[in-house]
Amino acid sequence: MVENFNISERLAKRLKKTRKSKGLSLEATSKLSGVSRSMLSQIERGESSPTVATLWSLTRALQVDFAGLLDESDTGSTIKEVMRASRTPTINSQGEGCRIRILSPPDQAGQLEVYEILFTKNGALISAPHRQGCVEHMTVLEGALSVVAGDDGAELGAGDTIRYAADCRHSIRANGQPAKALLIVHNS
Amino acid sequence: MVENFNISERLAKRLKKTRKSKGLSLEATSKLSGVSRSMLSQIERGESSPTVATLWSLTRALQVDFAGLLDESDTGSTIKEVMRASRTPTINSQGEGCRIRILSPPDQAGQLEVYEILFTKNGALISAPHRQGCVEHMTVLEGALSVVAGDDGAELGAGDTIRYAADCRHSIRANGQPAKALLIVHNS
DNA sequence: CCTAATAATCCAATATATTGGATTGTATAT
DNA sequence: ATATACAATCCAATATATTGGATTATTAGG
Repeated sequence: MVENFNISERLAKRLKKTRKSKGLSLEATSKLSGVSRSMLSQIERGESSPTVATLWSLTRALQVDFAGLLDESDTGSTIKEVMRASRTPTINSQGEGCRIRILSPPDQAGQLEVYEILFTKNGALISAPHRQGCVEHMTVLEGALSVVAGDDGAELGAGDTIRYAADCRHSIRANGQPAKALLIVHNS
Repeated sequence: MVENFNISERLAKRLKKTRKSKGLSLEATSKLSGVSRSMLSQIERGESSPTVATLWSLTRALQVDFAGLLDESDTGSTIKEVMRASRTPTINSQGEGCRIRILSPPDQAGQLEVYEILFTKNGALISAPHRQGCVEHMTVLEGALSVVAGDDGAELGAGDTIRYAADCRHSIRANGQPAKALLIVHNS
């Protein structure tokens, strides 16, 4: 078990690694971000726990985002998980007239979930709001679908992709013909 | 440091909203997180830019992650983007014997990218390391594939899903028969 | 109206994050 | 070895994040 250093330790290593990988000096990074070299040095040595403001500046300068910088992605084996087809769970009609195949490993629930959804002629999938900041990506594989999220709506055909906030009521509906879609839920 | 205003403001609203949505008082949140009520109050009013350490405690207590708290998902229209099938770009053979259809909107590049990959009989997709923390999800739609990431490797059949770190050299290879796969890249 | 009780903000004391300049370290070239 | 140039760390001064306790709302009973 690679143990949980405190958050500052992890951040330190991540920052140093990404800065070096871009071939930047502390000075250069300082000019890019507006954070002093001294501060950068301290942060990279785990002697200071930066403010969100300064961290924000750094993420902008180094072109990384908070998730990547702070998530606890272990350094263990690079392959995190394999889920076999035989164990792929299937949910029948959570709305009406649709079947859902869960393609993502269970330990990713809430982070990044991948579903294949099969709609019957007039099937629909109606969902309550998810967590604040939750976003759904959907690509239509076959047929045609209409999406409603909050007050917005859109009509999609085969091959179309839509991205919408899912922290409000949203629904996906097949119009007149069976349809198949791929749904990716981020931060549910 | 012009952007501090924004980030603190956003954070403030997000925090208050999620705390309220859980029906917690400042006192309760304080006990859960170990951060003083005063601090919480200041943060929620945008008068203080918390330290990563304290922010970390808060995310643990409120069960949200940094991405959700700080990402700039504006409250504008809920539907962020629609990409039509006719505009779906296709890349031919980045490795050898594979075609890639980009299913995600371009403004999401680097955040969440979705690809459909078509392999010929012995086609392969070989990729250089992506950003630190980058993770790829892949589901095999048809055929069989072998994946190598860093020092690990795995064999996958139709319907199987794998998740692996992509901040090191990685490759996907069809063995003996044409294959189709869905690839999701997180934080490239 | 008065209390009691809980929630949020204000305030002074303290800890720590952040800065600019000085110092040390590490190369490369003369 | 000396000099030059740049990169990283150390150090004192300052700004600001964080805390505990006092103060003000706000609500609910009597």
